[in-house]
Amino acid sequence: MVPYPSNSSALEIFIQRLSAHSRLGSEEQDALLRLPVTLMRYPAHVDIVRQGTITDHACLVSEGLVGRYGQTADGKRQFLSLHLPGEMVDLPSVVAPQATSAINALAPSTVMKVPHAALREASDRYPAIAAAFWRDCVLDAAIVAQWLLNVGRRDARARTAHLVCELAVRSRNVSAAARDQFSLPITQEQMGDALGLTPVHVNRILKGLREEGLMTLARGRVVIEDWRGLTTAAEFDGAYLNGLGAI
Amino acid sequence: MVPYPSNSSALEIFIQRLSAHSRLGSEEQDALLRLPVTLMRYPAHVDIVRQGTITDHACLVSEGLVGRYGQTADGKRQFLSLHLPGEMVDLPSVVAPQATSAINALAPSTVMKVPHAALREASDRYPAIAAAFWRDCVLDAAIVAQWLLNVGRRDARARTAHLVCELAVRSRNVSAAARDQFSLPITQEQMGDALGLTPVHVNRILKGLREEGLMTLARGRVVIEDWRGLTTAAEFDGAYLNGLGAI
DNA sequence: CGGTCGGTTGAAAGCCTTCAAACGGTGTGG
DNA sequence: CCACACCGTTTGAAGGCTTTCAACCGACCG
Repeated sequence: MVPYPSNSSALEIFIQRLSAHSRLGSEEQDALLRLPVTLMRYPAHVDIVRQGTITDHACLVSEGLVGRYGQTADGKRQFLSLHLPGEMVDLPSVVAPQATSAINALAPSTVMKVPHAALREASDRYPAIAAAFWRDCVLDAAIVAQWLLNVGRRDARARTAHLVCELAVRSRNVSAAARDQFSLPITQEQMGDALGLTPVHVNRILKGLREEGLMTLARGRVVIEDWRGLTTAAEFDGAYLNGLGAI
Repeated sequence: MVPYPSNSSALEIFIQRLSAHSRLGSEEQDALLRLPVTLMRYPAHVDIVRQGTITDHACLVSEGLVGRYGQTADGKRQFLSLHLPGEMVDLPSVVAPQATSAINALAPSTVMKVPHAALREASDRYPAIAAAFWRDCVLDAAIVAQWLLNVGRRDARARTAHLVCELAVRSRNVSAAARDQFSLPITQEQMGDALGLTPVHVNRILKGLREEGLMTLARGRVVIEDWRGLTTAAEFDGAYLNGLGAI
């Protein structure tokens, strides 16, 4: 068995993530822990939310890998974000229920559905929670902005390395796992959809990174052999993942 | 003189933009109108905020054109957003004062600086304002996400057309100007930095669009000759600009 | 009037895509 | 238990979109 976090801990990880940028008292934390949730299971490649749908709940990843994506008219797909267990996929939906992008399970995943009503209640009652939610949306947006820089201005090798570095750091934020090895149940095609590349080219790039002794991605697991080298190849600076300058 | 909105109206446009997705009572609107602001002028190509800086104010564009951007290690630049007069460039900074991206004046611009303290005060006092700010950040993020799809999955022609369509719609939201003609004081190099293209290629694409009779960009002004054709070339669907499904 | 900036155009090179085919692992049905 | 199908990975070859390099032009400004 892969050491997924247990179901109940997804909320705890979420709270811990919020605490990384916002001060939450024990009262607020309790309120969040008492959030009513419904567990749902999804097979790989299945949409959890379709674009344009109006939802009444947000999705917290508990196991697996979940992403938001947009699509062009001719069906080409672009992932806009990826979410590891413990991360909220669509907190923005609390304040904008009409989905501007679709949500998809990249691997078999279990998702905790949290009603918007409960989230609004919590944020109405506790201003600190409202601020933390707002801030979390801002952090999310900062990551998307980095992806835009990545896709717009880095070549395929740096781009791929950058994504792996980001997910390595986020994975460590989320679980106590070592940064040089973490679960990433993603196919090369999905990776291409996250990087704006074809699956064929992703394959060649990964081969290159492997042969350079930088990293390996196999059977849903990333092994980083040379963190220093990988961050250099990626021009990676993780400041955007933490440094919001907030309390 | 180009018919820029007068200085005092930038705040009004901002309020009107907020009202498009959030219900604000007259009391809230008054509070926003009373926000203390400082007017600043910037020449073209000058940075208003540098990356990593911690700021104590947000920037509301009054005249000109302002954008956020990120940079790779070797100096390649990627605009992450563009902001027309009446739009707030960095509302997220209220809640995350450390700038994860730089802010630049693409053309000679005047900017209203609004202290974070005043914005926080207003949003603390009026929950409707807090919700509107949050929602505005979410809308902003939805636009960045569309750019990511655009840069990641559309070819240069569609990509360029898409940007112009988006700005045309946003320009109309912001002023009463007709959609088929609006001010866009941007160079082809800056456009390349927004689209993940070289200035040379932007030039060729614009030439193509001009020869197809779709649009013209000259001397800081876009003239759309065939809106239908342009949206088709761009696969443009403006739903993401408005449809948040919020009140 | 020279200098700078932005726009325009041509030619060659390069990164990535497209098209095709083969391989390995896994699950299912005979 | 094996055959087969399916999915994801891997590799080769050709083509194309975009970049790079270079040069020239026009407008604006000091």
